[in-house]
Amino acid sequence: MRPDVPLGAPHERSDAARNRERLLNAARDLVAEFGAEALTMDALACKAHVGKGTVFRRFGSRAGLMMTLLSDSESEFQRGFMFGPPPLGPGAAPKERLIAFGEGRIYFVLENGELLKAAGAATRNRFDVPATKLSHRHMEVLLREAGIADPWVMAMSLTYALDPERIVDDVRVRGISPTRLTDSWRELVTRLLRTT
Amino acid sequence: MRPDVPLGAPHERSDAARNRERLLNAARDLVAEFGAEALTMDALACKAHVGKGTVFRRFGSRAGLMMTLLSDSESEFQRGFMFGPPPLGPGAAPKERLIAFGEGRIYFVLENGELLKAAGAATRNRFDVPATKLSHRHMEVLLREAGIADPWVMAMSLTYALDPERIVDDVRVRGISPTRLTDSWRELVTRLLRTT
DNA sequence: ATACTAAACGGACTGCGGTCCGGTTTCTAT
DNA sequence: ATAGAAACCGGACCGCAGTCCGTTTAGTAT
Repeated sequence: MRPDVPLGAPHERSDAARNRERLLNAARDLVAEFGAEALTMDALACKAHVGKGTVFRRFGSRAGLMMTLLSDSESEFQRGFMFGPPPLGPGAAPKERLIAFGEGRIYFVLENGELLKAAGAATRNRFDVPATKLSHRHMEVLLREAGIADPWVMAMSLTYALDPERIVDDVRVRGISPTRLTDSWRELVTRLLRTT
Repeated sequence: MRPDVPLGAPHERSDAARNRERLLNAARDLVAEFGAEALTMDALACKAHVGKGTVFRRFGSRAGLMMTLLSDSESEFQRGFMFGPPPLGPGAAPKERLIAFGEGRIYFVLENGELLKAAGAATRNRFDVPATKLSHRHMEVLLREAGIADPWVMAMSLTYALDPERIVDDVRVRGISPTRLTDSWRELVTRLLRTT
């Protein structure tokens, strides 16, 4: 019984479950219709026929809501670089994996850009978005394998170089093609990790 | 007379000048006392004995105010890399200049961090902060000289790698020493620009 | 001096994210 | 069935950035 409840979690009440369902459906509808940018917490509460307090108890903040909405596609992307086939997944050289990671990330961001921007914008440290932490750790490991002196800090530089806001604005505001972005990423990683 | 009025600018009215002075003084006081983070536009208007509309007509937005507050030290930094002595200024090799630029930027950000974060946070595209545009252009030129294939995009990657929020949080939240940041920046640029 | 006009003024107003707390509902133990 | 408690609910409320518009004021032309 009670699948995937963390263990002794005190059982989610039925009204809570019902409201969570309502909220997620309403949120997906609103995002589909007006875009993530335009989603307000009041409108969501109203559309889901639920009090505003309920929305915030459920998701904590606007950023939390966006992260919840993202979690499916995000976990899929994560599975890709953690368990999937090379060059993205394990089995290829660090350089190749890092290139593939950046390319995948760029396309992922361009598909879920609004959500990601909204998730990052509304939070203090975007670094405590759990998915960001995981990506950072992944890059850190690859950089260490490749002989970078301070892989943690370097991974942070690359994390910010792949910032959703940056990618989305490059493409949508400044008119850079996705191909140029991935090419430049490849150049960056290639030069960074080539052996003397 | 009337120095640095762009040319045929329609003469700033005396009450406008008086209020601008009041606002800047009040803003500096508030930032000094409570930090840039905590400065609200209402509090500023109140302390300067000025209506709220006046604040927004003067500075356009909270970000605009922060940029005004920054402009002095920012122009100084800009002079440094545009006209100052090498390796920051002209005369050194691109790689050296880029290293010096990043180091200078990191220390500049750590001194003016709150203001910079506040300026960037409140604006849509942080890229349309004029100072950011200039820095980007500077890096673009250096990268082109160094033979990078797509200097514009690469400069954008590096711009985000030097993001104020990133630098400030690395040091103040995640406990990374400034030295580690500058060392890692040096490693990044060195590897990026070393010739085959 | 006087009248005119364009600019500047200021504060009430809106919309948003987020908090708070008194009332209600669901589950559990008896 | 019943009582009690914990969890949940909802909407009034707050602080803040930014807008709007009727009023005031500084400069200018006569």
